[in-house]
Amino acid sequence: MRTQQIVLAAIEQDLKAAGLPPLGWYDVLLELTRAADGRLRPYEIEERTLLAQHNLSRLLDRMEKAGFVHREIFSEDGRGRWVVITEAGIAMRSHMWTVYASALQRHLGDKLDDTQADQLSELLALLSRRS
Amino acid sequence: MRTQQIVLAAIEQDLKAAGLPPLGWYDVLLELTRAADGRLRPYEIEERTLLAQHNLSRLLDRMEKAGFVHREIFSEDGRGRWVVITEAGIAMRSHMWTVYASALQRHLGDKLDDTQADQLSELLALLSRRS
DNA sequence: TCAATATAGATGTAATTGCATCTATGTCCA
DNA sequence: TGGACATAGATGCAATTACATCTATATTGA
Repeated sequence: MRTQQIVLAAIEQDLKAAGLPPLGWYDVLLELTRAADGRLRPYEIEERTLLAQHNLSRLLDRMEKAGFVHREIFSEDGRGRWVVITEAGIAMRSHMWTVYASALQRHLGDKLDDTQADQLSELLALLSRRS
Repeated sequence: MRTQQIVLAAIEQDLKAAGLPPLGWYDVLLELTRAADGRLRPYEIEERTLLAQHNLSRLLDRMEKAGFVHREIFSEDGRGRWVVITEAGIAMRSHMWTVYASALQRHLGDKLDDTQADQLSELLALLSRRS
């Protein structure tokens, strides 16, 4: 818990210092760029990012207001929405990645070699497996 | 980040299900019980828990209102305060520990053997070392 | 000594998160 | 069919957190 707090805070700090939005925005933008047509249903983003439904709904409000995504109706289910990444959103993800990648290098990559990183990854996978 | 989120959420959930306060309260109570005379200066708690100063100040407000700590003046430095744990605070920490310990067992202990736990601990120590 | 600066802690205000609930659809089965 | 229940997403409101700043006291150096 402590290590995560330290590392995450350091990474967020680097993003903030570069005048960029927090990591949650990156996570959403990344999932959208990965998706076919750059669009996902809110619940799909929710599953992939572990964001709570109401938090995602409001994060999407902010991101929409900032022009990085927009919502469209989903005609196959009247309850659904599409969340579509915009050109500005694509550009922002790419810009964030330059900063994020160097933060990852500094705060993770420089501290573990490849073997250690693999070990850590495997141990954490054991922990996240649902019991 | 993902694993931490999953495990922490599971532990917090167990505490909440038992009608207990969140982990941050435990951290503060634990530091106070460890300290001589059950008292620390706010900045000492801050260092030990990584809580931001303004967040700790307000957390202490809540804990004081709940009767688990109280603040006293620190006569050697007019700017300072003592934070002192109460009997109710001691009892609450102990009560939380019973739930917390079993949550740790369920969400961590059952998933790693001792060797793996040591490995994880060492890897995380590498990450939290300041570069 | 005193002005400049630093430190401890509190607090006003805004942003975010959590919780409960709401609306609108959709699905299922008697 | 239609009533019961489920699901997708939004939202009102309360609690928490973040940010900036404030007050009070200490320290330091000219």
